[in-house]
Amino acid sequence: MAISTTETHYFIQGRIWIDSDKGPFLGFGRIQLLKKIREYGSISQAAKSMEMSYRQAWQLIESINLKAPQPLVIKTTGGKGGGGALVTEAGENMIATYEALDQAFLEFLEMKSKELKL
Amino acid sequence: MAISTTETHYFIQGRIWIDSDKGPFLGFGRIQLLKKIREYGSISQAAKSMEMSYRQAWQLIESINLKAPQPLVIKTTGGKGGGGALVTEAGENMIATYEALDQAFLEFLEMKSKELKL
DNA sequence: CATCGCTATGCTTGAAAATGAATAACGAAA
DNA sequence: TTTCGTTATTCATTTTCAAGCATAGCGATG
Repeated sequence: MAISTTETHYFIQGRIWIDSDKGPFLGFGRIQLLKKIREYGSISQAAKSMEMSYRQAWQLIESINLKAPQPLVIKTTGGKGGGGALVTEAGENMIATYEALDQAFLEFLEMKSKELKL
Repeated sequence: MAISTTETHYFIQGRIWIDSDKGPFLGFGRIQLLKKIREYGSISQAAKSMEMSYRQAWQLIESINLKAPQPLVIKTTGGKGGGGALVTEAGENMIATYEALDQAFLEFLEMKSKELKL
C-alpha cells in the first residue's frame, strides 16, 4: 500500500551531556573534540578539522580539565613541532563512558520514536 | 563513613523534543507555553506570566500550528475581552504525549546518573 | 642560538537573535 | 457606533555570542 507523501512525519530528538557541580562538563561536541585531539595530537589541528576556532577549542579543553577528576588532555608547549596535546588514559575512559551513554540514549530515542503516535 | 566534600559530583542531563520534517515542532518551552495558554485563555497573558515577549509567544504558537496535523491552539480576535486563545483537544493530547515522554526521559537520566562511575 | 609550530591570551569586529515600542485590525457587547 | 483587550505585524534597537586577528611565550632539535 502506498503512503501519502503529503503527510508530516515526526520523530523524537534530544541531546544529553554530563554536568558537574562546577558547571557543564562533557557533551557531544567536547567528546568529538577529544577524539580529534587523539587523532591529530594537537588542539589547533583538531580545531581546524572540525572548522572550529582554535580559541574555542582551547577554552573547551581548559574547561574540561578544570572539572575532571584528573586531566583528560595534557598539553605541551614548545619543543619539537612546537608542542601538542594528547589524550590521557582518563580521557580515553571518559570517551568510552560517554559513547556508551550516548548509544543507550540513541536507542531510547529510537524506541520512543517508534512508539510515537500523533 | 563520611564523604569528602571536596569531591566533584557528576550527573547526566539532557533535553528532548519532537521534530517534524517541516522543522522543530515541540519542546519543553513550547509545552510550557501551551499549558499557560490553557490556564489563562490568552497568548498575551500566558507570555506575561512566563516573562516571555508576546511577539515570541505568538511566533511559537504559529510555528506549532503550522506543523501540527491539526491546530493545537485556536486564536480569536476581537469580540468580548478583545479575543483570546484556547488549547484544542488535539493540543491537550499533545501535552499529555509530551509529558509522558519527558517523564520516561527523566527516569532514563536518573537511572544513567546512578550508573555513572567516573 | 636560530628555527619552527603549537600553546596561551587579549582585543576588535561582526553577525545573529531577542527585545521593546508602535500601531493596525478585529468583533462581541453595551 | 463606541469601547475594550486581544491578536497580528513591522521596525529600530539592544543584547548576546562567536569569529577572527594579532602576538607573546615556549622548548626540543639541529
